Amino acid sequence: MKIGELSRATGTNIETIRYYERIGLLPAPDRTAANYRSYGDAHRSRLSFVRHSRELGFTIDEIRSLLDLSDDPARDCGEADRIATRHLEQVEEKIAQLTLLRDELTRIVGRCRGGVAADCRVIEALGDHRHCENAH
Amino acid sequence: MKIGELSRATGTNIETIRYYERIGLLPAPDRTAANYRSYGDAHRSRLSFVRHSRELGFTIDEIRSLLDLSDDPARDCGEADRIATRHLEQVEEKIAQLTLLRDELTRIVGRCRGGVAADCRVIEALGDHRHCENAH
DNA sequence: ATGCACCCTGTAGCAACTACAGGGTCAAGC
DNA sequence: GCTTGACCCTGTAGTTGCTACAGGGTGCAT
Repeated sequence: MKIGELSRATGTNIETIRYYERIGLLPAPDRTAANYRSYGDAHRSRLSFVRHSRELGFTIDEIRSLLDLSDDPARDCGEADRIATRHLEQVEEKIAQLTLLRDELTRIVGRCRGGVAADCRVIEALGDHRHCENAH
Repeated sequence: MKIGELSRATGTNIETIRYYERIGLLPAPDRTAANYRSYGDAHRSRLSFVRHSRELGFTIDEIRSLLDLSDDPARDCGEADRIATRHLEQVEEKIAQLTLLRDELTRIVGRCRGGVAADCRVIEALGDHRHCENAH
């Protein structure tokens, strides 16, 4: 499989694939006589793993750990669980933060009744944190 | 006010203040004889505006527009409202995305029952998108 | 032999900071 | 008067996870 095919097969940008190779997330594949990268199924499933994990918001470093783990089938699964659990907690925290943010923005946006900037409640609210009801 | 005082007064990193000046978000202040930056109240409230807007998730470019607007009190307030409304929509979309993500992660994390990596449901789920119930 | 799609390397850019290195300034205390 | 420490200065490079070229080579069809 050439890089373009792998790209289509996994929905990954070609430049991204080369980037993953450069940072050591994907192993360097064999090359053809013309120096083209030549991938097999193992590469494809590894890349799918990476893409899927990225879609779920794991960082490259977390994915590196998860890949190490899956490369060594004898290791304890607890580490994968810890990584995923920690990530889940971060996502939950982010949701909570964004929810506060949304409420604050809703309050700010709702105050606009048109007019000129000098009287703008939106700009006023942005300038003065004391109008807020949440910490952020 | 020297930069350290401004930093404490607004809860902004000193390097960040200089960065904002460099990118033209804050006007360059006067200098003392020793070439130290010397700030006044106008600087402080402008920086507060910027920080508060950043906390609410506005991009630097959006903040630039909002500042332009507040610098020109005769202008129409509608633009500020549009920027804030669009941002609110983005936040809402982000929350929706993260919520799907959280559900997926919860499902994945819940499958771990210990054991070795070879049998790890977490790693399996990360490798195979078909286990997912949502688009992401 | 000429076009076109594809591949290669290497470098630079994005956002919004953050972190130095290497130097100058100023007030307090000995 | 001299040192110590806190503060300030500039300039550059690093962070994350890509993305976008520039400038060149390869492979196949017409």
